[in-house]
Amino acid sequence: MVHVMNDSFGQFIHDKRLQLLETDKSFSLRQVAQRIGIQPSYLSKIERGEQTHLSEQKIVALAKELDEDPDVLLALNGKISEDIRAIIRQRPQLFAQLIRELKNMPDHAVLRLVREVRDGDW
Amino acid sequence: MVHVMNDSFGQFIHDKRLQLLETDKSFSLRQVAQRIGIQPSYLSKIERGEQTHLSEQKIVALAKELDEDPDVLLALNGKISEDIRAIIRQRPQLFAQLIRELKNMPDHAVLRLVREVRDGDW
DNA sequence: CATAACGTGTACCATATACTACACAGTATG
DNA sequence: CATACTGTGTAGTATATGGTACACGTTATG
Repeated sequence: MVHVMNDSFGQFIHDKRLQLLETDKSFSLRQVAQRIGIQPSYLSKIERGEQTHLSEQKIVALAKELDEDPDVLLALNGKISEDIRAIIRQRPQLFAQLIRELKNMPDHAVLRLVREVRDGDW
Repeated sequence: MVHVMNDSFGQFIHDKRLQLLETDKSFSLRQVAQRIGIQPSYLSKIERGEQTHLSEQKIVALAKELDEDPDVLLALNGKISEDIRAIIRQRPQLFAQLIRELKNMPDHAVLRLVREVRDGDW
C-alpha cells in the first residue's frame, strides 16, 4: 500500500476470529487460513500487522468466514471492491461529482438518497 | 493493470495532443512529455498502447495540459482518483450501497441527485 | 546544409503487491 | 506419552506498476 494504512485491518480480523473461536474451535488461525486459501504464516503476519497486503478475492472469502461486510473489510485494507470501481469508471465525471458532493454529508442524508433511489419515488 | 483495459487511453490522448498541435507547436510529444515529467519514449509507448501504466499524478498533469477532465482520463486508464477512493473508504457500506443502486440509473437521474445535494433542498 | 527538434526502439530498473514453502517450538488431546 | 494441532519465523518468489537512459534515423528550420 502506498497511501497511509493504519493497520486496523489485522487487529480487526484477529479480534473477530478470536471471538468466533470462543464458541467454535474451527476458527483457529490455521483452519481459517486454509478455508480462505492462504498459508497460515501469511494470515498470522496479517493479523499482527507485519504484512498488510491481501487480495480482494481473499478478503471477500475472509469476510464470508467471519460474517463481516466485505466492503468494510476491503476498506480497512485500503481497497474498494472491483465492481464499485467498474461502476465509477463507466461514468467517471458523474460519480466523481456526486461522491465529492456527498463527502461531508451526514450518514442519514446519504441514506435518504439511497432510499429515494431504491424506492424509485421519482 | 490486471483487469481488462481496452487502450482507448493512448488513442484518446494521442488524438487530443495532435489536435492541439495543429494550432500550437508546443504540443509535440517531446514537449508534452517534458512538461508532465516523463521521458518522451515512455509517452510515445503510452500513446501507441505499447505501454498502459501511468501514475495518477502524471495523468492529472496530462489532463491539465490537454485541457481534459482528470477523472475521465483516469477512468480511461482504469483508475479512480485517490480523493474519491478515500471518501468511499471512510464510509464503505454507505457508498457501496448507493453506488450499486445507481449502477443502472440514467445520467439525468444521477444528475438530479447531484443537484438535490448541491442545492441542499432538504 | 548544418543542426535542432522530432518520434521511437532497446535495454534496463526500482518498488509494490500478493503470495508460498517449510521448519520450529509450544500446547492440547486420545 | 505420542501425536496432532497451534501460531510464528525465515527465506524466497512471481507478477504488476511505473518508470529511466540513451541511441537512432527522420524531418524541419535558420
